[in-house]
Order: sequence, then C-alpha cells, then structure tokens
Amino acid sequence: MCLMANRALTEQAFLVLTALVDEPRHGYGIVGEVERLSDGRMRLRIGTLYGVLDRLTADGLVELDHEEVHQGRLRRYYRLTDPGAAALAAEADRLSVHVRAATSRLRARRDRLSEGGA
Amino acid sequence: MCLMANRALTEQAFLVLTALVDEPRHGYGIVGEVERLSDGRMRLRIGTLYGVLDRLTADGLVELDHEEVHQGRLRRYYRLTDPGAAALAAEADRLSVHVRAATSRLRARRDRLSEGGA
DNA sequence: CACGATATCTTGTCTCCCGATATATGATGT
DNA sequence: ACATCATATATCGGGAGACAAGATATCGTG
Repeated sequence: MCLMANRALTEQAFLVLTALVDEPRHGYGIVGEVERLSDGRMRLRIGTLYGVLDRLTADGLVELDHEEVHQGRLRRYYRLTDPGAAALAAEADRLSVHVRAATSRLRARRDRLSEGGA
Repeated sequence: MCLMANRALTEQAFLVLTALVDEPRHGYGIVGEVERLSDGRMRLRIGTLYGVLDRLTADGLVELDHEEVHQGRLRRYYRLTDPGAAALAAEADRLSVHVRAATSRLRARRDRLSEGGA
C-alpha cells in the first residue's frame, strides 16, 4: 500500500474512479458505467479493468466494499475512498486546464482563418 | 504516413498539438509552451517530445514548417495541420465529457456527505 | 445441451513515456 | 582561458500499462 503515490492518473483509472463516485460497483458494473458516462465512446476492456483496480487498491484510492453472490456468480464490489475522491478532483482540475487551453486556442484559430478566408 | 489513424491521442500528444495551435514552434519552444499552458504543471520531457513529434508527423497531424538557424543552433519548426486541428478538437470534446461527468458526480457526493455530516 | 451473457482473473504483446546519453554551439562566470 | 550552463537536436534501453485473448465457472435461453 502506498497512499502517498500522487502520480498522475491514467485515463482508464480516471474513468474507474468516476464510475465509483455514486456508489460501490463490481467489475462488470464498472465497465457498463464507464460506457454510460462517456456517452458510449469508451469501452473499458475487461483485461484492463483488473489491472487498474489492483493499482488503485494498492494506492488506497479504492477499496473492497463487500462481496455478494448474484445468481450463483460472485460479485466483488469496490468503493471510492476519500483520498480517491481527492485524487479524482485534482485530476479533473488538471484536465480541465488542458481542455480550456485547447478549446480557447482552437476558437481563436477558427476566427483567424474565417477572417482571412472571407 | 497514415492519415486515417484516429486512435485516441495520448496526453502528451494532446499538449503538443495544443502548443502548436497559435503558431509553428520548434522542439524546445514546444516544451516551454506546454509548461506555460498547463500552468507549469506539465513538463514535457525532451526524450518524450521527439517520439510524439514523429508519431504526429506520421499521422499527418503536424508537419515540418521550416528550419532556421538561431544563434548558431538549428531550429526545426513544426506546424499544426487541419486534420491535426480536427483531431485536437475531437479529443478536447471527448475529455470535456469525462471531466464534466467527474465534477458533477463529485459535487453531488460532497452535497450528500455534508448533508449527512451536518 | 449447446451457446451466449455474466463474472472473475491471468498472460503475452505492443505502445509509449521517461531517464540517460550523445553531440554541438552560444552565453556566462571566474 | 576555461569550465559550466542553457539551448538545440536526436537515440536508446527500461519499465509501466493498455489490450486482446484465453482460462474458469454459473446461469438463462433456444
């Protein structure tokens, strides 16, 4: 366990954390929620999920909530921790700066080009 | 050259494209601009830059603008192409969806927790 | 009773980020 | 004069991580 590892989150880790903000979810539930919250554009691969989940657990950003058997199949539910919520907030902030920089510059470029082309 | 490769951009590629929206820049200029546009939080490593630049060039998202010698040292300037601007806009849009999902859920979580804690 | 969906996890491959290194010139300091 | 640092290009090896594919198991459906 390494709670102090505040390296930048990967995009997949970001999406997993986001999917867990509302309520604890199990593996397949996380995959479905990620697809939903990204407007169906991001499909988290099942092989990717468990690696991400292991790393997030090791860093203390998520933790095992409980296990239950649903229709004969085991479901392992994960929960967002407070450090996890803080890390997600920090990463969202960081990304938001990049997105704003890109969109404002692109807008200026479009204005510049349409002016020259008119 | 593979113009049709619309795989998702890496974060570093996103930042390089953003740095080139305003005007053509050379390698070191890109590094400095990335640091500026990320509020000093992202320092693009020089070893990373040239790999990113090679891939973006191969995909037709940037292209060589011109070369000039400044104070005895060669500067190789790169320029954003129209497909590059389109790819950057699409990626900014995609990230923006993720950021909004995270922030709105985190806000709801904070409200929920402060309510229970009050 | 085969097949697909649900559910977990492992393994191999491939991309790519990063640190280190190489090379070269101009500017700065002592 | 000479060392050192900033600028500027590029390459290489290591390691992290995403993804495809497969293993294993149960339930529902046709």
